[in-house]
Amino acid sequence: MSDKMKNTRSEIAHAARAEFVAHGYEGARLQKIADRIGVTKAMIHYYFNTKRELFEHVFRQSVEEMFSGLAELLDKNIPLFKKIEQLISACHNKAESDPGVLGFVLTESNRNADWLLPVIEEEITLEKSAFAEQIEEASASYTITSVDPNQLLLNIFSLCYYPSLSAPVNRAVLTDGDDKSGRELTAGRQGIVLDTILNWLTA
Amino acid sequence: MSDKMKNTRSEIAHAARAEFVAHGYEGARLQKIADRIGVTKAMIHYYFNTKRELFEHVFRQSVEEMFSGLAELLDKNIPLFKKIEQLISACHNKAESDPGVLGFVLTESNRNADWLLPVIEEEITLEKSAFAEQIEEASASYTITSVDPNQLLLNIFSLCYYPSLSAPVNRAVLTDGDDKSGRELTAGRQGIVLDTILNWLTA
DNA sequence: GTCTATATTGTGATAGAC
DNA sequence: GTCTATCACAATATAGAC
Repeated sequence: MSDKMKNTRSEIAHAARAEFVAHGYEGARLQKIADRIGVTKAMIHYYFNTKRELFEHVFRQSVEEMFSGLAELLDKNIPLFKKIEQLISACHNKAESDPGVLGFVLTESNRNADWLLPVIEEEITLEKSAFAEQIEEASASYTITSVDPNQLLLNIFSLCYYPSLSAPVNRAVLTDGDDKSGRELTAGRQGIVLDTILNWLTA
Repeated sequence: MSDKMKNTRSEIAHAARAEFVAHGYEGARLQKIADRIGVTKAMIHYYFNTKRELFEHVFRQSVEEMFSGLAELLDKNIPLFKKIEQLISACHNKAESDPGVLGFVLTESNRNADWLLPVIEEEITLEKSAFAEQIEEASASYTITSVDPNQLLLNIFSLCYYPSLSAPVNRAVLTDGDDKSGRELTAGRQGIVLDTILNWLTA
């Protein structure tokens, strides 16, 4: 693959990601993707044959990015509480650094489950045995209460990701559109999530 | 408005809701909405002029439904912990009884904030002063730790709603597509959420 | 590799008969 | 109120020149 080709190809992928995240699979327009980088629609078909193939490429990228680092973190050889803290920090970073991608992956997974869930399973393998073992040990020594590792992860994901998914609605519903209290809501958030999780575990 | 008219109109609205929830505003097709109830596209334009107007009608309905009862619950004259328990129960009911609507409202709010956030503000008013007062009192008497009412609500919404939003992804990522452990994940969920919230408050 | 031109199908919306 | 027929335009995709 030549440099020129690799460049245009990845430029298209990059522009496509923005368009798909903003409008979803059905709402995205190939013309707009082409416009974003100043090429013609024909180029998209040259590099990615169909809209469907282009989308799958973008979706794979997004899923990979959304979970990248988490598998390694779960396997890391550090104390349980430190691991949980880093997990929460990592999730917040993902939600903040690329807002929209999370909602994109979830929405498209719901709307095209038959097509995309197999893609997710291909792309993601969360090895949880080390994490589960740590929980088991901490529970056996009465350092924490006994919990299902999956429920713990689900609690962490929920507390970290939902506020980002619902940010605009929160501003309207919780803070009555007031920007100041809206920022306050996200400012102290990470510490609150950590508190919530740790207090639950050490009840 | 005649009975016949009211019937067809609400039939269209009902079919439109299913189509919009499944495909979003841009992905929804008026032809498919008409097909669902055996009328022609022309009928849709007769009752709801444009696709945009039809969508706004459906979106209003969905927002109303998503938050209906919550405002009253927050104002109810019952003990704080009982209120929290009922809040959690109500949110789980909403997520389970109409899966998809929650994600629909959030996704569309993100993608068309300028248009839809004002609609949400028109439709929803969460009077939180009674709830905030209860928290203040419980905190003053050292029954719970001091928390921001908005953060408490956000924690509850997160823990109740995110698992529903991410259900398909969870099956793929957390339970490796295993249906049995997938059901286990949702089975004990409501109790875990209550535990998480109460242990956080009484740390 | 990149473009222009075009084929084909689908989309929201309107006009007008009944 | 409900339908058929149709318009104007937009969408994905392809063919072929350079």
